[in-house]
Amino acid sequence: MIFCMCRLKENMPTESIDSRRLYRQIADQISHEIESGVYKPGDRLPAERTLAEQLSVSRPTVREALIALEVEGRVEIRGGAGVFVVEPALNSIANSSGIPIPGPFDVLSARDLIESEVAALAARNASDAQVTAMSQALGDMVCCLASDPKHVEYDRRFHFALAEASGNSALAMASQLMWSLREQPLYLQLEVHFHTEAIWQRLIIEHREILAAVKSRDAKAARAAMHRHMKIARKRFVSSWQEAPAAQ
Amino acid sequence: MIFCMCRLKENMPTESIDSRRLYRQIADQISHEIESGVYKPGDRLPAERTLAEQLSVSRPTVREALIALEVEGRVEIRGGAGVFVVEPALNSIANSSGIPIPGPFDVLSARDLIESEVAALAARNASDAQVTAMSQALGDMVCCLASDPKHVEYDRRFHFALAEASGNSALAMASQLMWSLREQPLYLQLEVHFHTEAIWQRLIIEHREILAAVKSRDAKAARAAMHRHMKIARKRFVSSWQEAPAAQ
DNA sequence: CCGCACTATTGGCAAGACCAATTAGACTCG
DNA sequence: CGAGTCTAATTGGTCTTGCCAATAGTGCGG
Repeated sequence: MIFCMCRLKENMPTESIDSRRLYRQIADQISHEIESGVYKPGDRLPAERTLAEQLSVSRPTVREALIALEVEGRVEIRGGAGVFVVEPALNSIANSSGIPIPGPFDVLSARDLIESEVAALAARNASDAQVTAMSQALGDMVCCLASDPKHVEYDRRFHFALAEASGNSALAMASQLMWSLREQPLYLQLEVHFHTEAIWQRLIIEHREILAAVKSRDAKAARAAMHRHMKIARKRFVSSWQEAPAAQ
Repeated sequence: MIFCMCRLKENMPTESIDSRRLYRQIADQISHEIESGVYKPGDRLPAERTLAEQLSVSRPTVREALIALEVEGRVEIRGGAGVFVVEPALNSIANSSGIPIPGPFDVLSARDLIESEVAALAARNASDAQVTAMSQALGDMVCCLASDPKHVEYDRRFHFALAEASGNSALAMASQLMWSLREQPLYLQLEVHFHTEAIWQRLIIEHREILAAVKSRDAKAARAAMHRHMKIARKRFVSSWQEAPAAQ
């Protein structure tokens, strides 16, 4: 048997258990140093060769990390000149116009308003194909365990199918915007508490009610079902909020 | 053999002026091939070494391109296994999600729903400063002639001030999203017909009614005023639509 | 038929080299 | 002395080679 496995690891006695690829670790580290103020907006980062030496990695790895940061819009690479931290103002594309990031309850209120109307419209306008799409999304949810990290994706897919079925793409966009806000840190923290099998099953039931109302073309029932869905979601958040208040 | 391969540039007399870095070109090319269906979701891309040969670039460059695509969420790199095209449903962030651009009537319906609620909330929650901001925006509208190209900006500012005053930043974002849809070509074409002094004065009156309702903390009246505002806007669109039907 | 070891494939990372673009400093000329 | 220019150091851009590590497919033996 070939027996030369851990050559490199010897250099990193304790921490080498990080399974992420090296370029990701480097990118995250640099990213963190930017946020910590080590490198300020407009600053030039050390040269690639220097960084490679400082971080004890090869230059290609540093380059990969910098390219990742460039794609993420955190740095700007100017050939021959250097790597520069981008201005934060230019960074936050979405957040322009100074609207603060909404908290979970604001999002839920907005979703209550928007998605209820979406559900009602879907009951009126959904094509057979769109109903099928919703059924399929729901089916995926049923087959999926709460522990499956994809469950949130299935949930999202159901609501997107509903939004599309509403026939109003402006509302569909708004609905999608609400879901994108779910990526926010605070939201994600609270959401951890949702990952129980019981709650997941309850969610499926709620979705089933919505789908049933749409299928039977009952706009009022669809709206009501979505209202219930949101109301229950709010309750879940409240209890999560109380259970895990110290969670940062 | 290993011979002097260099000078790729000389082989490309005319088009080598692509100033983008190589990794970007490669990434875009692969990305394009994914969209063209050459590689379907779930497919495994050719090995890095193979791609490098096919595209006549070095393996590090291919790696950089793939990492860029990975950061963009278009492919998934599984060490030792290969590079796989990510399921389109799972990457829906960058994708714009395939929702079609909403037409003016969809936008108006959505605004009717969202902004009416925003107005009601603003009537309940607006701070004095926020009411002042709205008054100021309205004042600018009054001073502004219909011919002034800025009038749309003033209009927008009023609605933004209202959205902020609602206290629900999620709804404010949704409201903002609706306004951003106004930049769409079809919308802009029809809007030309709004640029008459009479209509502009009417708009100011409608806004004044909304502001008055918010000032008097009358949520119901605010909602109703906004509903009227939207209803009239819809009417204007209908007549514009009929007057200028051939306008694409 | 199943499970285990082997091996080929593929990505991960390192080191070194050279090219090209940029930049800053020295140098020359007015 | 100042402004423009030219040069050389710096820095990113790309290529090559080489080896390690993880995965998955294959075939052997139970």
